[in-house]
Amino acid sequence: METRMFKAVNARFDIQKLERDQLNFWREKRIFQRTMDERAGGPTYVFYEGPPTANGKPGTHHVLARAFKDIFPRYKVMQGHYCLRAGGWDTHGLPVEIEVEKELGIKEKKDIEAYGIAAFNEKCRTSVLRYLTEWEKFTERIGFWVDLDNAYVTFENDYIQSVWWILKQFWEKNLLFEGYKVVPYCPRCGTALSSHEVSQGYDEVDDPSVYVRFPLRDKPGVYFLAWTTTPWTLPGNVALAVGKDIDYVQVEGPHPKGEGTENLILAAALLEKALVHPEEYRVVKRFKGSDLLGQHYNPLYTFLPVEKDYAYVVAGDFVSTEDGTGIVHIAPAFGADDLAVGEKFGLPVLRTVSPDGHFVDAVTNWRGVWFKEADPSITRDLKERGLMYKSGRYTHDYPFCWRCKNPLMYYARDTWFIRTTAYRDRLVALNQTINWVPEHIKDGRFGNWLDDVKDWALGRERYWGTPLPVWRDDVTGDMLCVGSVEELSELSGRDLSSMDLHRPYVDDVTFPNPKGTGGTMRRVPEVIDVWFDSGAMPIAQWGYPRKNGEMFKAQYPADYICEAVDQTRGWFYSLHAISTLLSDSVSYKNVICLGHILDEKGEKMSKSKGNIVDPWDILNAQGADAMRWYMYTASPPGEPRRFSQNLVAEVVNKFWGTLWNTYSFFVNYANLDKWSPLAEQPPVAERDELDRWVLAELHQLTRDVTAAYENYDVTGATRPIQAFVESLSNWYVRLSRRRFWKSENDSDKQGAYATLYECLVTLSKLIAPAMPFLSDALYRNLVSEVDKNAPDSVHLATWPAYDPAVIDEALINEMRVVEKLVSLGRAAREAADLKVRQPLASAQFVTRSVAEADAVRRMSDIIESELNVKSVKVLEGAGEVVTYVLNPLPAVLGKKLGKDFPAVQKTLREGAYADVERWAKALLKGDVVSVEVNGQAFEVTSAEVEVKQKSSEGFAVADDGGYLAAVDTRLNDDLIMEGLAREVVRRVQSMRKDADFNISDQIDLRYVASERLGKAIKKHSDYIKTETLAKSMRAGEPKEEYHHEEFSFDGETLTVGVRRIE
RNA sequence: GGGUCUGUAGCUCAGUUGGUUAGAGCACGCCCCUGAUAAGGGCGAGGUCACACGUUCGAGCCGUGUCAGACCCA
Repeated sequence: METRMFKAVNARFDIQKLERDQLNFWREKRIFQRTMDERAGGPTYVFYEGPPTANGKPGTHHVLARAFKDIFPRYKVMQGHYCLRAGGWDTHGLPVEIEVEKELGIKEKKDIEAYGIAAFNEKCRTSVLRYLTEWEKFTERIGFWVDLDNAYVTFENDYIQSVWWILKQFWEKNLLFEGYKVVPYCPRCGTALSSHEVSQGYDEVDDPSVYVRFPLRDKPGVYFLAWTTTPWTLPGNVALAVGKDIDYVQVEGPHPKGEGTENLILAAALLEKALVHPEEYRVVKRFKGSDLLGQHYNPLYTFLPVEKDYAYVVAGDFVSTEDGTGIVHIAPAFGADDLAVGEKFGLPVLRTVSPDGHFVDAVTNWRGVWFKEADPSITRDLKERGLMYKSGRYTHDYPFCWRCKNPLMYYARDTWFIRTTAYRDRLVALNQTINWVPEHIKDGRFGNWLDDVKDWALGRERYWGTPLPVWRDDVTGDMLCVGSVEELSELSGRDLSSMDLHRPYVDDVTFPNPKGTGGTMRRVPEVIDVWFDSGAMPIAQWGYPRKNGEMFKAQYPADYICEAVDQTRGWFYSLHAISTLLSDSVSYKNVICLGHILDEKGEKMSKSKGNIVDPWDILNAQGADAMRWYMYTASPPGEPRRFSQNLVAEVVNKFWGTLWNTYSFFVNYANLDKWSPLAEQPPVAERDELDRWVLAELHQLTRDVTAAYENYDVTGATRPIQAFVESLSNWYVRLSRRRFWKSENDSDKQGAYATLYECLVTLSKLIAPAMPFLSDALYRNLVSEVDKNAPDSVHLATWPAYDPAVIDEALINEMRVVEKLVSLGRAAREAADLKVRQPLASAQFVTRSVAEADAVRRMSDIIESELNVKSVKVLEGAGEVVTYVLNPLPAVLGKKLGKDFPAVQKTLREGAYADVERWAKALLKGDVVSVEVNGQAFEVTSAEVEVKQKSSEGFAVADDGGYLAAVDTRLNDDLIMEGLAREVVRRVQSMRKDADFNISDQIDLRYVASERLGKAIKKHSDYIKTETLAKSMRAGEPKEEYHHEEFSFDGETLTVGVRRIE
């Protein structure tokens, strides 16, 4: 029976099977659970999961986010940290309500009330977890380790009570207040939006652009000209605002009806822009804005009764001459500036549009019309009445409801706020202590946001959300805030511990004012902004302070969070704001802010464009590891990234497959040789130079990757691994193949096995956080399988340490030179049309330094075998060299000489050849030379000038960047014979392969060859037999049972038959 | 209109404190190699480093402005 250390590995890989097996293994062995259990005593690493809403299917952008979320906890666990990864679900809010509305086929709030709040909210509760199973499957499949069994759910009573508790803290600090403000308001949803919600929904829109005449009351034929993009607000107009210090003019021009003239008043600076034919107008008066104040005009519309004085000119410091006319129409119900001005001057607030977005009945012309749809009709009406000066279209960004996509109104409402502005300085200061990736977010997008922070509009006049726990006396207006169910039970005198803390049930809890005076306390109708739920998650996920006091303290603040850039003003902000206001602490110390995923053409993925990439298509083909790896390596995390299945397929070819092949190569040969990692291995210092080189690279890689992880630099932690695997496979393994293949079991072979083994095991650990599947498959077979004391999984293993003593940088650089020279040598062969199978007598090289020359001599065996040449020489003696070329190095000499450099450079490069040769020889000896340019002498050392040498005639040459390779193109009989022998070997090898022989099978070989080829075979018979594992090799027709084939090449013919020896 | 970021080969991306003739991978064409190979090697084609001006002996890199794109704000 064959004994072997490692499970056999097929060079053909099956990614799907591998990943399925891993998932089963993790499940059966409870590996995820054990990453926590086995690190219980370690330092705590805290990760917060930004909860998704499970009422839609997960998409590609969720792979991106979850891949980035997963990588650091895995890394930290390997570093010995204890890391809980509590999952969570965000379950409240408008998006959920809108889904349910669609399902029920209803559109407006009154429909919901008719349907019944209790039933509606019950629908929401079930709808929000509709895709839970889908999410769980998805999360597991991509290898994101997060505890979904104990996930927090924001609609649960424990969670809501924690949120109440936080709000009560704010209440007590007087941070919660009710205000009458113009707020961004969605009339379809019937609720105000917070500024960070508004910022989700800007979109470019083509709006009307109208210039309207406002006739002066006392001066017929004279008009104020005002501009607006929202004609629907005109019926609510109560004033016009001007800038006090802005220059205005009254111009006279042709009357629109063609007879006589009319006069228009507008800002002087905007004459050209605003007037239709500016040349037809002449200025008849000039005044400052302050001169216009108080002048009355005739209101455009008088649908609503007004008792106060209105329709006159007021001053506003927000008026500019950027666009429009310098005269701003004021409708206090529909603008923040407008309301401020209105309050200042005691102007009426004309609510021409009701909260549901339709014109009120009193506006008879447009009663019941949706506000936005009234624009054309109002425009037409003004035209007919001769009040429209001109109208057109204007393209600008306008906010839309981030969920229902309807245009927002700015609308004056009573609503609840959190006084975040009171903590602006702390918000800003604490932000400075957060490590943002990419860094510019800190002082850029996020920092700017905090500098300009607004009070947080908290109230939502909706149904499915955390109820705002404020009760108000229906007589006196007294208010109190409730922080828990116990408190509410006590106040109401009822045991409410089993009550659902949603509407309508909480609304039904009323009680007499505990002060003993006044009337009944009733809850205010609002629920709260769902972003507050998510920002409360560090506290509420534990049900703190009613529960889990220790847990909360240990898990706060987070070491790491990660979401897409759209959360800057969403979750990143809500976490930061709540944490700052509540405990003057950051909520997270490190944060990665991801860019968006784009399609192959660089366009945003969206359902309407139909360019969505379904993550399952990729997971079912290239697998989770390749998809993850692409996300990590493709571009820096903050950048938007283009994505397509082809790009992931490339990862399989370039990286996954290469690593797998190296691994399968190792396992196959190690098993043949019965090599064991448990035996004593030759010391590194005594191993082959190639081994020492690749280990130097490996330890350097370990150092760099570790440093990158510590800096939250994901590309830095992954891209270098890809480069290393390429070198390992295409340089180390290729050059070392013979060492594994040879029959002697000497210390050189042991060293090779030990080296490649260390590389693979270390790699399995270095890629473990990024590619959890492949890494574990490698580790389990290479380590767990063999060493019963080793961890069961790479994810329970410890992160590799590196040994600085092994990182021989000189050797690393020298090997780079050798690779370069080999590449040039191949180019030289190519130029002379000499295929690599044909041995050549010699290759000669020019290097850039003495140390490099030494390295070439030392590693000549590598070069000889790679280039198939008999000897390697470094050119330096004068006899071998025909010409010299000097190449001054700007980085060195340029810095030294400054502005004299170009002249000296020219002299060295293009001076008289006799001089150049003299200088070159001196420099090669290490002497300093003096160069005279324009009567001035400059000293130049060998470090500052590169000496290039051109080799002798008769050689094929290739050079680049100061390096040169020349191969001897002269062939003799011996070389030709040997070349033919190699041709034979190659053909026999491919026949073995075609015949499906095993690598170690021995064969009988029969052949018939043309004369010269026959001689070559005889001469090199030992070589051929060794290479092809031929026990016997005889001339003669192969018999029937032989696999046989006929060839002709290089003017020779050959028939070969091979037979396996059983 | 303002802010942040980005602009390098057909595509995805590197490009150090400013320093030689700007690189890699993919894709493409030709050729080669191959008993680890879903690989590898060589050659070729492909660049106005978005554009302009400036600083400098020298700019893909620094400065100013412009253009384009993404995201955000108003």
